[in-house]
Amino acid sequence: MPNILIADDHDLVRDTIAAYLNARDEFATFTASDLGGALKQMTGMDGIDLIILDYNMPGMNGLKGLEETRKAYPATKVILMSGVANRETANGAMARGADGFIPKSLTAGAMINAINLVLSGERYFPFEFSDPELPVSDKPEFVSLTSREMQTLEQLCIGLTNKEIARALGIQEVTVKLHVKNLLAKLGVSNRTQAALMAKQAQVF
Amino acid sequence: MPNILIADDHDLVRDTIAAYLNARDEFATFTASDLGGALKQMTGMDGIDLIILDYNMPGMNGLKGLEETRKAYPATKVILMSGVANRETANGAMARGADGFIPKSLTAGAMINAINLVLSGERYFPFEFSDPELPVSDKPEFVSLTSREMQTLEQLCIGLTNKEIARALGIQEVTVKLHVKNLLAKLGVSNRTQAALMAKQAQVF
DNA sequence: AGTGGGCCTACCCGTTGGTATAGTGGGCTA
DNA sequence: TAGCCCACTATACCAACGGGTAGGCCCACT
Repeated sequence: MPNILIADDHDLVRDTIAAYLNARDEFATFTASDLGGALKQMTGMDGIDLIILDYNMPGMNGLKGLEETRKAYPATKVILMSGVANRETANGAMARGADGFIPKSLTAGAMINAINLVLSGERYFPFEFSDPELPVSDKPEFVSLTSREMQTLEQLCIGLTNKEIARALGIQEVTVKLHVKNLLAKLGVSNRTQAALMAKQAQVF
Repeated sequence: MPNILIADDHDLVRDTIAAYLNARDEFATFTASDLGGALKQMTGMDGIDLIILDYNMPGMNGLKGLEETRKAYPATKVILMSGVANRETANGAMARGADGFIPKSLTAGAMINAINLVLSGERYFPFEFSDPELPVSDKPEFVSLTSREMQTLEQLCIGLTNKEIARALGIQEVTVKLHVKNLLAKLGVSNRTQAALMAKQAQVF
């Protein structure tokens, strides 16, 4: 039976989560109200399989607390939990080695599954936090591009000059300039850098 | 008890997964060996909660089969499964409305958790398929940049011209040119577009 | 006191980028 | 067949960019 340590300074949140997990008879739970207390509790016993850290909690100061925890107990799975979850912190947490991220908007059932997933060795990351939606490639701005303009844009996205694009496409530089001018207008931007950035952003290439 | 339909043309894979799920007494499973068979089976009964589609299977041709399935049964959760899983197909599947993606490299336990997660309304996407690692921001090329060069690069990444950057930073355009020239050299690129692309790629901003 | 690095400015140079105008030819459709 | 859109080419102009050289200022380090 996996041991789970829940660290959150909000008594209500912490205790209800603990109670909910306990009720399932699958987990043994322990609690702490700040990072210091959580780490101290872990020294006493070495059987903690998973620790759930609240992002806003004394001792955490940002993601530093997460890093500390990971360094001190590399074998223990760590899930970061946050109510004010924005994409940056979620990504940052995963980048710093968290095994999972659970926003407080998650349903209780989904949380259980996320926990099980992490305990089984996978990492859990809510899909809606994965970078924007991808299928924006066919936004109106892009569908209006002709095939040649698309090819030009593609080369633009590698940072090529007009001359290089001309060579790559086997046409004259003046023609490339034409295509570039037209695609800039269609995309509503004022220079090639913005066009490249926009195309990358929209995941066109 | 959720009804799960497993569609895979490999008999061994399909049947073992079905057996594994059945053994847990949490799910009722049904099977099909191609997309046509799966869709036909769903017309007969309307209680399928989740369908697991193999990516390489007669009738699927790419992600078209996924789209068909979603259109025909919008209420049914769909998980795409693939052994030859590359990032593109995984992303493409999610972009086309799949509720989950499971590579065959997943352990059986993790698969169960993924299925439960999807059934509880969340979407499951293996973290290792999320775009690269983010914390590459402190690559050697970038740490060597001075603070002013960093600020210049930041403006560059919005697609501003030298003149606009000068206004934004409150310095002369000539000075901006200097910073740009230096940061291009340090980043090892030959124009501003490449610099912006590289910075975006490395998630510096 | 001297040295070096970061920052700012200046002037000059050649190249590249962006815009305008104009003309050719191919393909598609009314 | 006339009209339209697209691709391509051409000439020309001005703005923006990339690179070089050189000088002054400030601050930290030796």
